[in-house]
Amino acid sequence: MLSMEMYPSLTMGPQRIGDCFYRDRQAPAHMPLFPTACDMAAKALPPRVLAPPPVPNEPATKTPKDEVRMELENASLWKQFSSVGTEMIITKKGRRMFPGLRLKLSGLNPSLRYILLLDIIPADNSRYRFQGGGWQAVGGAEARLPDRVFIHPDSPATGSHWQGRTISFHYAKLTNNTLDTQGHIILHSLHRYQPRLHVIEARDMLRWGGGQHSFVFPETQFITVTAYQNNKITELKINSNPFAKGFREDGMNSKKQRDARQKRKIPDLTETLDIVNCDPCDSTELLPQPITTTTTSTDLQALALASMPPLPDPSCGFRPEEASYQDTLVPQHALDLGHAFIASQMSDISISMAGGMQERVGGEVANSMIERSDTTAYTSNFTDAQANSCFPSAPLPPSSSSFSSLPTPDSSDISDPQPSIPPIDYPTILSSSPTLSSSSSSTTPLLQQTSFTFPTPPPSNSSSPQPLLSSSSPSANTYHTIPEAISPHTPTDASFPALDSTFQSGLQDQISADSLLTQPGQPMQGEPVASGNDAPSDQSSAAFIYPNNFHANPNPAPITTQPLPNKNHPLASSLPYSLPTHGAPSSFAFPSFPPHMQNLSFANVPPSSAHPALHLQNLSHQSQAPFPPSSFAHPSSSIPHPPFQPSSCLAVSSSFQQSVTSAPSMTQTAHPQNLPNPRTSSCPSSYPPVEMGAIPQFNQASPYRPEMVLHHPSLLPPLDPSLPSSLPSSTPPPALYPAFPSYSLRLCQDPHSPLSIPFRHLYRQHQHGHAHPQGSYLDMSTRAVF
DNA sequence: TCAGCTCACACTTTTGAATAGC
DNA sequence: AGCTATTCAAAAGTGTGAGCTG
Repeated sequence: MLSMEMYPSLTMGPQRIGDCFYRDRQAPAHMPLFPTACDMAAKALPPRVLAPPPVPNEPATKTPKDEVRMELENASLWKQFSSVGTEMIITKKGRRMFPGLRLKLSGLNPSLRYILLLDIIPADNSRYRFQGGGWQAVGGAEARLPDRVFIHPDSPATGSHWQGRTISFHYAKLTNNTLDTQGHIILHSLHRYQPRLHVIEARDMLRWGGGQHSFVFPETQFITVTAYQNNKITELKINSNPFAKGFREDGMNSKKQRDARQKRKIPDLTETLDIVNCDPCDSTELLPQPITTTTTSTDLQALALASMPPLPDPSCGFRPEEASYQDTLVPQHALDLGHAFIASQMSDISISMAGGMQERVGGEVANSMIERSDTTAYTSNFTDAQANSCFPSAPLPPSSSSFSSLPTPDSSDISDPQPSIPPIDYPTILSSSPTLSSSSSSTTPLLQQTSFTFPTPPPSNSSSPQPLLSSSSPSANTYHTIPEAISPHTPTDASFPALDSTFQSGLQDQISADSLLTQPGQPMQGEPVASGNDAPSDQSSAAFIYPNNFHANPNPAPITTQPLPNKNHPLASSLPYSLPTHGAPSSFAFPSFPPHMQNLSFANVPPSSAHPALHLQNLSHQSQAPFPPSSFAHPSSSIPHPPFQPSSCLAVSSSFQQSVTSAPSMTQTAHPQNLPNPRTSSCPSSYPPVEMGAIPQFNQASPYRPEMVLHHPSLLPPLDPSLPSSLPSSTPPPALYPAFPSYSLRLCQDPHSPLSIPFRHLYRQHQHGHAHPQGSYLDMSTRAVF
């Protein structure tokens, strides 16, 4: 909750956003309300505190972010699952991931604030089926669903905060409900996905910028299911997840117990007196069962887990009390508040936040305890894990898949319900591209770059609607201003004419940040950003979308930051996700918003015109914008999938850059159909503008939920290696991922957020009816927003 | 017929309010 | 009166298995 207070724009509840918009639109004269509060807070601070945030260093200068490192703390657990073929249950109501993502960050500037995001993108364009004891690609993937990003509840927090504890994303939930209004990450069942983590510098309360680092851990790749297919996975889950304790051999809900209950039930119906022997609660039943983990360990070993650490004692798959977690935790120390906040213009806020964060530490740790601690540096060898990976190369037809470690179903496999599955390389993501080979050879994670660039300079105060490209003006420093157009969410500066410049800039920056995430389309483009871009970023992989990252980075230096590309990139073509310019959506309502919010209606604001406070025009564009088609439109199957190279962490870089560079063109190419890019145009996946009303979920009242999710259509580039960009050639493959109506931006406040009360003074309507036991959130799910 | 999905169930952990003790 | 520790109940997270759907 605190986090919301800190970064209203990021985590604020709907009412807050609404207030902001409302004020802008309804009472322009009073617009300063929000900004004023911020300004006042800032002014109240000592001059030193008001010192401008550190300016990004020159490209040549090494900055802290260049050394940003992310480690998957429970890597060994992930590898265990990966070796068998990780499956993640998805349900309509949302299901947490297990194992969860527990991370350690280092190399951050302790005094700067960062936002951590999690998104999950398709690993390929295939749909899978569990056959013959392994996963086989059985066809094209379904239309891509709206991308949603889970914002870590602690966000924004200082580098010292993130580095001082284990970062857990266990609150993130996965759902297969395409109409989900809870803000969960929507995925298709029986598809393979790759989680990605992004560290975005948040320069101050309202500004995101300064750099972004993206990380991918190949071992966290998984296939979504509605019911577990592989018994080995079930065993692992039961033995590792405390909540499944009851299903362990010695648990009260074990098969043995269930059978006993079953038997008991039957007799009860006929012989009510005979209950002695069947009582599940019989003392004998409750006696500690012999350790059954032996079986698990054996099985795992049979599954080529030899390289893996032995499984935890099966009897207690995971024992928090015994977990070495604490050992791995970085000693928690007080945050360097003074230092941390000097850079912040909202120092007071920062302080409050810091306090909240500290308070939260314990909770975070506790949550983290759920999973066994087996920290692995991103640099650690992941070779084994990869080698053992059970995921076949998705894109490849089962029969022809030379990369799939899964043997073609043979008699043995069939006969054996739980055959030992040969290790399978992670196909796609990293290896599909020929270029990837180089990177694959590297033992280091593919991590990399940070191409996210947020505008350092505050957006112009111009009240007039700015062209999407307007913001794209070359920045003097390495940071590029993200064109509003880039992100559907990106508002134009004009929206807040009356707003304080600082506030505006902050807001815009924030939006820009959001935009960064929304550049998924570029990956689809598959074309190097370089195309037409002057950006240095085009260097090799940088220019390519996500998939390319893997390919492009032959020698991905762990966590190296690449210079930001020049933002002046007139790449209309590179903007598959470019927002439609038409204002069809202008009449939207915000179903998800509280009534008063809906009244705010961005509706009447022409998409292209100056918008209400947040430059919703872009949002509206995005809403109409086709889902990033390109990434899915390219069948990966046509591309050979080299064995996945082990790496604990892959750096994702260029995708964002590309989007950034392409931003300038957005204005012109806002509408998908208008995109010059042949690929895009040819792709049937372009999404026609959709009225919010057309989407049921948008009309539903949005519940308040714990997760803090930033959700919108093409946030990030897909991992699909088959993307054209990565491909040497190719005709646009059939749109495996048909256009999917984009969803709106959704920000949810995590109930667990440590941030809260301190900033309430910033919002006058704080109490206003939107409060929810689980926390407030911002739901911009209405298409109108985009 | 069957693969895949939904739901209710029993069990467990987590969380927060209520209470007791100091 | 205020604080801390303990207890308890509700909520939420698990996998299972029956039933439903296309």
